[in-house]
Amino acid sequence: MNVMNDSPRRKELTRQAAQLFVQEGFDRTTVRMLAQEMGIKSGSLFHHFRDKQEILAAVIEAGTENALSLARAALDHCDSDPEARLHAMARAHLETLLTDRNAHVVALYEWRRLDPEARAHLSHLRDAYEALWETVIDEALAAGLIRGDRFLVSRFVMGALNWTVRWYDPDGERSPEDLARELVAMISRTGG
Amino acid sequence: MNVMNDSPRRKELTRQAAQLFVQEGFDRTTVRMLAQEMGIKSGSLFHHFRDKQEILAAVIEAGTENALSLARAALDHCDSDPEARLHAMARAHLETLLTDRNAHVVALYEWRRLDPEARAHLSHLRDAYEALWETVIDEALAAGLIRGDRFLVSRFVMGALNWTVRWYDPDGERSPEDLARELVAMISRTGG
DNA sequence: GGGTCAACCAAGCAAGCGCTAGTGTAAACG
DNA sequence: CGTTTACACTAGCGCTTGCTTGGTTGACCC
Repeated sequence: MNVMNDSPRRKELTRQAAQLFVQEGFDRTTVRMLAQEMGIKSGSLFHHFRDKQEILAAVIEAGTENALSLARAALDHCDSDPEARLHAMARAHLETLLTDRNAHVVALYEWRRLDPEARAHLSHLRDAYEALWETVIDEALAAGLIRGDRFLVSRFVMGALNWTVRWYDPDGERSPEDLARELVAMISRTGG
Repeated sequence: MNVMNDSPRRKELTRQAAQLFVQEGFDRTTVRMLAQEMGIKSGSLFHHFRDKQEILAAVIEAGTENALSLARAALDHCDSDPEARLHAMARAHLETLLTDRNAHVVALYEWRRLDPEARAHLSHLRDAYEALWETVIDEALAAGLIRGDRFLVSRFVMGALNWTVRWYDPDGERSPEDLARELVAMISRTGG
């Protein structure tokens, strides 16, 4: 058993694990499948991770951190117009989900598989991400761009975005930009 | 092995299986857990179902049929106003999802676990349900209640609704009616 | 050039998995 | 009455699972 550092090797293994977790789901992914994908034997896997749970936690941590930093960057690079900010958040979310998707998808869809301690340790990351959304929603509400209950609106928007994983075809005609524009148009009261 | 009829016994077992599939997920639910929940031994289970896959298929079939018939009933009992119809569909969907939730939740979240033949056999049910949604969305678009691409709008709306399973607390203050009203208000251009 | 250490491997254990085979039993049927 | 049918049981097979153990390799270090 090894120290649970963030060696580059471990980061790479985590990335590969994310891919399999998306394809097969956490439960169906065996340590032997993971090891084969990584080009090592199943026993060697436990040199890098204490157990299978820890692989999941590593994937989810990476995915949420990535989503969080991309969202922050997107907000930094757009002006203070509420509609532009809403659009930037939606686009960043979709691009995370649809291009560099793996880890973030796992974070969304395998969260339940985390054991309680890992969940407690990671929930602050998730909360930070959702807080970012609520800020942007609040601004849009204050500006009259949209209206409604801030809690419900943000949940509905996140739901619409997260569900895209189920039907969106990245090789199709529509870009993340298209989806983001359409979503913002759908819920905002401007234009016409 | 038995004929795969729709005996009342089998219907009841299917209902109990749905409960466990929601709680634990399909993969984590073992035939021994299912049997215990049903009050029989694991071997006896295979008198009613050919294999574990068939239990999943039965649950998903029941869930989708239920959702479909509830949606149809909701549409029958409201007038032809596009907003009323949209609201009725959203409410029916939420009530299916949040009260009689189990089977429908499984249909949504364990669809991937179906083997190809079961999926092919059940997809027409799912298509019928989604077609119902697209009809209502089309009417709302034609009436100018909402605007945008019919495909994207219906996917976004379904996403917002289906995601409620992740955060909604049925014992809380908000009713399915509340959520439906808020969702329709969020995407429609009337009022103000 | 002996010691250290991360990275890997071969082999396998204990537990749990889906599923089967063969049997018992009580009600329903001709 | 004897036969069939529906439903349940016991026992366990063959396999896969997550994980452990003990040992090997090769790069780096003073």
